[in-house]
Amino acid sequence: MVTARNTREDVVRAAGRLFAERGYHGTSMRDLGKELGLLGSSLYSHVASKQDLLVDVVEEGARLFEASAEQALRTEGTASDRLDALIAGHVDVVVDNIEVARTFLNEARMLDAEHRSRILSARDHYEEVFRSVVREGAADGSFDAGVDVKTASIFVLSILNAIERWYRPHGELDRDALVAQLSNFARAALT
Amino acid sequence: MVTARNTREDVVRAAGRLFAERGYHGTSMRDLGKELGLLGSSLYSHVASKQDLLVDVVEEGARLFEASAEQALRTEGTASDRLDALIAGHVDVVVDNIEVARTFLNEARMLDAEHRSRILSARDHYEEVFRSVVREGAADGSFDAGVDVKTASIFVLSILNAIERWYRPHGELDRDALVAQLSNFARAALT
DNA sequence: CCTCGACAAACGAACGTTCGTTTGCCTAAA
DNA sequence: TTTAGGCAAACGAACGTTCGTTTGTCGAGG
Repeated sequence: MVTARNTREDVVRAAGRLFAERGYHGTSMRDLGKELGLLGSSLYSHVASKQDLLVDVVEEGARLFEASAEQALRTEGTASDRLDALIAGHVDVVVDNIEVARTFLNEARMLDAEHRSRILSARDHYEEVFRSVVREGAADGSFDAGVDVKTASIFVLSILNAIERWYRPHGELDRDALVAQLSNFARAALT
Repeated sequence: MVTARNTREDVVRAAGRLFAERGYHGTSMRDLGKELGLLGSSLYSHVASKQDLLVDVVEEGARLFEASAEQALRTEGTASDRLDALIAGHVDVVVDNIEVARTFLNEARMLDAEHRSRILSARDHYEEVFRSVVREGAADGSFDAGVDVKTASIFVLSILNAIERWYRPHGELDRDALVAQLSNFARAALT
């Protein structure tokens, strides 16, 4: 028996995939239904609205990044070690949840005002973690003391956030090699 | 003269602004008309289709970046000087045409297949210019000889392409300071 | 062992709205 | 007198969503 009924989780996962590929406004409920072998209307057995799907996907992304940062901050050692942990954690989130990450990074601005501002402050907090580690490293000698904390943090985060634009699961650069390259690049630029 | 009639150029400029802000699929012809004080239907006096507007904006972006790269390549001196010229040119394109640049970077994938592939190869060519300069610098001693050309180029371009996401015209970091920071960051990371 | 009620999942038709676009007309300027 | 720019009305298609109904599954009671 191949009954294969869909759960809400299946719907959210497929939504993440299509939102990442075509954008929120470029994806219709009928598109999403087709992806699951359903009619568009059938999705409302699982979800109250299209916007709800975007909220679910984007908030999952926010949770993943937040959890990653929290864990990286618990790394013992120098500020440079903690930056490496932040980088590795970020790469893992993107590589293991690429559709969620893409939707989080590119489609969060399509959220309605309240959800969007919640997400924006979550992102602010995530970026502040990077700034604090760079600042710490500039103070304790891990990095160059004259580094512009704000700008350097933006640059590092820019590289990390761009990974979703070019990374391919079975490409020539795997997770470990990517983390190593990023770590080297960041350390070289900051010292 | 109170005659405030709109030209095709006005329409394309407004389209770039709205596409950058809300995305192509998030912008309706009626939205765009309102932006210009017109009905949506009136736009068809200037343009054959909504897709045409996206084509116009994105191809203008492609032309700007391509022209910038071409000029930077004519810079005399070391590979490091040429990379600085590439960086400065890229910043100028983004800072002086931020809506066009945002639409080029984020909405090109909404183009129909033929236009999209044309734009993708233009972007490929632009990125190849960066790779060639990094490669040249690795060979002639401007940069570390062991640098991974592909990956390092991606990293530099990632930072440049992310500028549209955070740069604000009258922020605390002006064009010159930004170019200087980028140049320092890239040189430090590559040597 | 059968059957019944409950329930979640999905269907299919329809709702009102918005979409991109077309058409015909009008007006102000050249 | 021509014509480009804009209006007003309308088109068919697609949109997100609602609704009543059907289907399949499963545990409890007879």
